[in-house]
Amino acid sequence: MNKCEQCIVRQFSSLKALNKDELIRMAECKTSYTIKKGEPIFEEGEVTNGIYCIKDGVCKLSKLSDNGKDQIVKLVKPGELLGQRSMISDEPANLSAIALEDMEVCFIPRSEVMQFFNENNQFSMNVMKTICEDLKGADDHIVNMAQKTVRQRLVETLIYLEETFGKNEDGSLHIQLSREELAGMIGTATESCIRLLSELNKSNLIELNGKKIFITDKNKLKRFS
Amino acid sequence: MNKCEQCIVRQFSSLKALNKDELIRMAECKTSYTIKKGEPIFEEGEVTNGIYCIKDGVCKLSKLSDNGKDQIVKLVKPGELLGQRSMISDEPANLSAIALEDMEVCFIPRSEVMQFFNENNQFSMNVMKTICEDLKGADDHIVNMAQKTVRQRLVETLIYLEETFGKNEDGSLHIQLSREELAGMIGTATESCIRLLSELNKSNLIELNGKKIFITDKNKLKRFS
DNA sequence: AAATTTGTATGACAAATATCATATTTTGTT
DNA sequence: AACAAAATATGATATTTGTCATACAAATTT
Repeated sequence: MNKCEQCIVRQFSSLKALNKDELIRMAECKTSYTIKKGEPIFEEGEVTNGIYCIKDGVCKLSKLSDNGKDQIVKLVKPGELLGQRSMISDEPANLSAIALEDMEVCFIPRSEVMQFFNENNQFSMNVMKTICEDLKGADDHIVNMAQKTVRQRLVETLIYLEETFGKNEDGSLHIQLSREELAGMIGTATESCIRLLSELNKSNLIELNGKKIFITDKNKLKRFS
Repeated sequence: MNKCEQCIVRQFSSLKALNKDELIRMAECKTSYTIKKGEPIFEEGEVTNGIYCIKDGVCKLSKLSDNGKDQIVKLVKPGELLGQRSMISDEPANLSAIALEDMEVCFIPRSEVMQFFNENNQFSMNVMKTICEDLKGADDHIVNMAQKTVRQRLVETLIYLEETFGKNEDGSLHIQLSREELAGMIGTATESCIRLLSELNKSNLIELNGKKIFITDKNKLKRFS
């Protein structure tokens, strides 16, 4: 069993507030999982009964809409926690969490987290601030979805992907989404997404090579939207 | 100075967890305001330094988008608190709060609320659960904005308005929004909103009489979307 | 009461986006 | 390597939505 004390990603989450004793307790009750690309960590409506700490890999939080399409609400990266809202609301998950890459995650049971939550004020404050950030982000997201064109949303999403998840050595976006997933982030039809990518490609703002996307001219791209 | 103890709307908010002593302390430091229809309680970017308890009247939470249009993110009714997220994040307001009717609100300074927050566990838990509800609502809102048509959003908004804020004696929606505001809720151009309302009117699903909107056949309206 | 401003309504048109069809490419499987 | 399945790409077209112009109505001011 790995020690939570020595886990680097913990430092980036609310868990950084836990003391040595608490970390040892956590290490004893946690379960580590490996999740393959495409597999769910949990799904919409599922009772999670605990939180997940993302050690490695990125996942999407999405929700199935009435029209049968999956809308991606947020991407989550290593160091973040999943399931905090459900834990506090004591409700099933509102969103599905699906791995976009092979992942390593640790599950910490609700009972244990709630104990930290009640006895460690800094920890609960951290959790709360994270949820508040999420709420602010979601409100801004609503405004963008409601007021921006598909092209603007696509351009901004591409820039977000580069700035948040970085580039490979060859300069391509590190996070590889299928066209369908990218469409699911910006809230449009897959064909529209493909078409706009082609257009940006032809305008020499991005370059497409198979699944790889290169942002050729970020400044021009920003201005374009 | 009115006593918070005797205030009914307090019972509907997180403040219901406060004990008698705390309520007396709150009554001493609160400030009561009257806000006229159309006036702001606070605006985007403003440092609020406390929370507002809505005693009477409804307000909109909105954000100005880059395209110059105001997107309404949420409506807030009596019994709810405003500014909780800003208080916890210790950040300026992310949204503007503008009165849709004449309002009565009480302002409670940040210092006081944070004291309740730290010493009264039930209160802080209530605040957190409210923020979690808001986050869930916002996530769902994102999916609707991204995946539903303007017509669907309009229909669902009309039904939401009736079910949340009720009807007048004559059967019209109690909350009166201008066409521009309604367009700002569903995220569309004012003209498009007006046109779709006319269409619903011609299809005998709703009835328009000046600013008044009557939902004639709610079930058919639901199915229509 | 007349005049001005503001909000609502509608037509005409343009632009954006979705849908359906089909081709091409990539990926995975046998 | 050959095949099947899935993903990507593109054309044609329909539909939705936005924009601009203008008319009309209601509220407000003078």
